[in-house]
Parts: sequence; C-alpha cells; structure tokens
Amino acid sequence: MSKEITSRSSDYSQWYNDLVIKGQLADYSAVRGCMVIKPYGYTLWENMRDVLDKMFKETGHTNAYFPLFVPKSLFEAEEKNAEGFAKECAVVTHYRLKANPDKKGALMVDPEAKLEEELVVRPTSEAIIWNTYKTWIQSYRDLPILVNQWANVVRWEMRTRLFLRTAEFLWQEGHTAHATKEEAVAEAEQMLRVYADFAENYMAVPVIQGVKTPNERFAGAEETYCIEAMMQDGKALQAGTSHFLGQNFAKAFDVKFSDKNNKLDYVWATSWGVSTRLIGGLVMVHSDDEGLVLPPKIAPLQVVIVPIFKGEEQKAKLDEKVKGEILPALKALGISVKYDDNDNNRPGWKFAEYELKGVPVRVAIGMRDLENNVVEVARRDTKEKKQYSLDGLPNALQNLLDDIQQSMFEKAKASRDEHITKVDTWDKFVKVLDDKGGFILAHWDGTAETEEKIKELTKATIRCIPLNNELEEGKDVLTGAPSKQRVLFARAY
RNA sequence: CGGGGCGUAGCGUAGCCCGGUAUCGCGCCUGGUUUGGGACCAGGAGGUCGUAGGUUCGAAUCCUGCCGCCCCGACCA
Repeated sequence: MSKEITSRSSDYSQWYNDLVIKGQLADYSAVRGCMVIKPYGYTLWENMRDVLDKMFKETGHTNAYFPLFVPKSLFEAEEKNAEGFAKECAVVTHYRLKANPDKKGALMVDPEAKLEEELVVRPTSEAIIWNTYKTWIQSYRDLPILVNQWANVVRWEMRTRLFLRTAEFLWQEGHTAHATKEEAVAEAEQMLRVYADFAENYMAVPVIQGVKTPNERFAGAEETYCIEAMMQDGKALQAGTSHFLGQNFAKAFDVKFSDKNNKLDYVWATSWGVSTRLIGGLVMVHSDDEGLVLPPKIAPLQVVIVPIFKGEEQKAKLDEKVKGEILPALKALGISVKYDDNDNNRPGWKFAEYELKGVPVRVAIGMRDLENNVVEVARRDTKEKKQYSLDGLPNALQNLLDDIQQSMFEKAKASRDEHITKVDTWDKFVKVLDDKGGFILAHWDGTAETEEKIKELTKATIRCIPLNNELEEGKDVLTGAPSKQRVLFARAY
C-alpha cells in the first residue's frame, strides 16, 4: 500500500492533489506555479485536443500560430483588456545574460541589454492577433476570418493549483472576425455549444450554458458566454468561455473593412477558449477515493489486459491468445489497449495501479478462463466485475465502453442536478451554501452592487444567467428588490 | 502578501526538546521461490540531513539569516 490516497471526506484538496500526482497526470516543477504534465496526463490532453480540433475544423476554423511575446504598446491598445490582465503579466525586459563578476560560475542580467520596448508574455492573444488581422482585412471579401491557435499562455497567479490554475497553461484560443454583429454573436454562441457538446459527450461532464454578468465578463468583451460545471465538493468550475467582443478590438487596432456599398466599418469579433483546466474539472467530477475515473472517449488507455499465470508455459498460452487474437481484434475496433505482461508486478498490484489511473476497463485472463473460454472484466466507474465470453469479446467491450461513457455522464448529471437548489430567502441562501453547496437558483435585482454584496457576504458569485432562462417575477434574495429572473449562484474555483 | 505546516536516500518517515556522525517502510540492484486483489526469502547499493553562517572538541539536533514547497485566505480563469 505504497500509494495511499487521501479520502475526499478527510481533505478534498489533498485528495485532488493526490489523484493528479499519484495518477501520473502531472507533477510539481522547479518553477513556482508551473507544472510538468506527464506523459499519461499529456496523452489525455492530446485526446481532448484532437476531439476539439476536429470540432473546430468541422465548424470552418483553421489553425494558425501567433507569437508568445506581445510588445507592450500593442498590449495596452485595448484599454479594458490590458487593465484586466495588467496585474498578472510576466514581462521580458532584457535579452541577454552575462557572467557575474562577483560570483564565479553565476550569471546575471546584462544591464546593457535592456529592451527598448518591453515584451509582455501573452496572457491571451487578442492584441497580437488583432494587430495582425489589421493587415489581413480590407474588404468584406476577406471576412469572416475563422482562426484558432493551440498555445501556452502565462498568467502570474498569486496562488496556483495543479491544472485548475497554473502560471503557465495550455489552451486553445479562437479569434474570429466578421462583417456583421449578428454573425459574430452567432459565432460566439456556436462555439459555446461546441464546448458544451464536448464537455457532455466526451468528458461526460454536464454543464450549464449561460452568459456572465457585466462584473464577471471578460475584459474587453461585450458579452461573455460560459459553460459551468459542478464539482463533487459543491463548488462550481467555469469550464469554457466564448466572447462576443463587439468592435472593441477593431477600434483599438483600427481594423476596418469596406462593405458591398464601399462603406467603411469596423470589424466584429469573437474569441473563445478552453484550457488544461478542463482536466482539473474532469478529475473532480468523476474520480473517487480509489483514484481517477476517466471517461472512455478521452481516456489515455481504454482497456488494460492483465494476465494471470504460473510459469512460462502458462504465460506462453496466454500470450498466444491475447497477442494473437484479442489485441488485434480490439485494435481493429479502434480501442486503445495495453497488455500488461510485465512480470515485475503481480496482478493485485496491477489492479490497484490501473484503478488509480482510471483506466475504464480491466480484463483479467488466466488459465481457468482460457479453459472456460471467458475473461473477467471489471469496469472502473462502478467497480463491477463480470465474466465475458471470449467469443465476441471485442464488440462486447466496445459496448461496455459506450455504457461506461453514458453512465458516467448520467451519474455526474444526477449529482449536478441534486446540487441545484431553488432558494427564495436570504437565510436559506446562506444555509444551503454552507451546508450543501452547489448551484443556487435565486432572484437577483440585476445590479452590480447587490452582486458584489452577496460575494462579500458569502463568497458566492453569479456563475451565469442560464441561456433561455425562464422569466419569472420575484424579489431579490438579498435586497428584496424586484427581479425578472433567477440566476445561478455558487462558490467557485 | 498574511496565517498554518513542512524541508533527512527516488518516495514516505524516525531522530531534534535533552549535541557524539542517521531509523524504519516502500522503491531500486543480484539470485531464488512466487503470481485469481498492492507476494516472500537471502544478499546488496544508495545520504552535501534545503541553504549560508554562528556556537561547540564535536551540529540533522542549539542560534541567526536566506531559499523552496504544500494547505488556508486576499486576487483571479
């Protein structure tokens, strides 16, 4: 028992850290606030990336790459955006080191190699991209521009957490330019639906789609759309955002186009992104006290086969069956599978290890099984074990993976729904927040003051105003002022 | 940046109060026996005790500075 995991009930944060580290997703690094994403974790990210990338391409987008550095003068062009990120920017001021004369073997920043203009390490790329789009766009015929980039960004956070908030993280950022407001809004909404589709149908994470209040809006955006997910500890996690940027960046970077009537107008914009933060959410939604639980559609490894044998002779027979028949058949179906015939660890060790790593399906096969033409199949999500006939095994496993995917989503959705509470009084608001957590649907008078006050009193924020929200007359849960609809409150990561 | 905790072998730790050259478990290496839920036996390797200085005959242990990490909070995606 060398890999004990802290239980959720005893220390939720520590449980999360244990899963990420012992589940081999990532490690702390020598750089404060930055993590090493390990091969197992990176494969997970690659799988997520590949699905999203395909979705982006299906909706007409293409990938490009823009520089890591943004000259300060460009960065500050869109004031609100610059202000919003100013406090957490890493800045390059010099371009050379030299030997330190006072300390042998040490280096120092060469004071003579000061940059004329400082370079901001991108916390997001609107500035450098819109500065570029200016040169790409003259006429309505150049529009729309539908570009995405996969990149790293840096935000100098005070306090970091593996995947959820790291100083450097990986993400994708889509940046589009349109001739009309309607088209840009439609784009932002479309990409939100893509994110929701991905979260629910691939990550098996149910999300609520909505719009942010002005307070919570992305700096520089006219409207911010988001998907919000619920973690097992009752805290919400913003899992993805899509912004309608209006003409703010076009104006800041002077990007105009001539329409069919040769009239000049500023271009309409969107941007949208999801990051490695999704992995943190994935972990916190599905996993249990034994380790990670990963949904089959994006799991780095879908099926692991563990042989059980005494001696070389038995091993050879199992090898023949597994390598000769089972592996090729599973691979033919596109199932990712590993045959762990490593003799250093015994079956029990492997069982525990793959449970910790969240592999959806484990197949155990020994001589007894061979004789009976069966295998023992264990599913990670429910820990249920069953015998499967070797005949038709590949298809049966494919069906099982589909089942697991579906039932993980349903379980997460049931838990999420159980964590939505309608509340009409302030006392109940506070009580539900403290005792149960989760989302609270309550009336809000629509003012930033009330929103701030509630945040101050309870640390709960308005996560979003759900899309297609039902209108309902009511009174603000705190002030009693008239309200037209309920909004979604929660404490959040 | 505040509050708390911690830094001893790859990992987790004992020792520190009361100074005498570092304990145990896991892992690793060699050989053997094992293998249906984290195997066992025998032998072995592995240490600037975070770092710099001070006290002392002698420092993991006492004193001072510094560095780093984790958790909680402020801030934020």
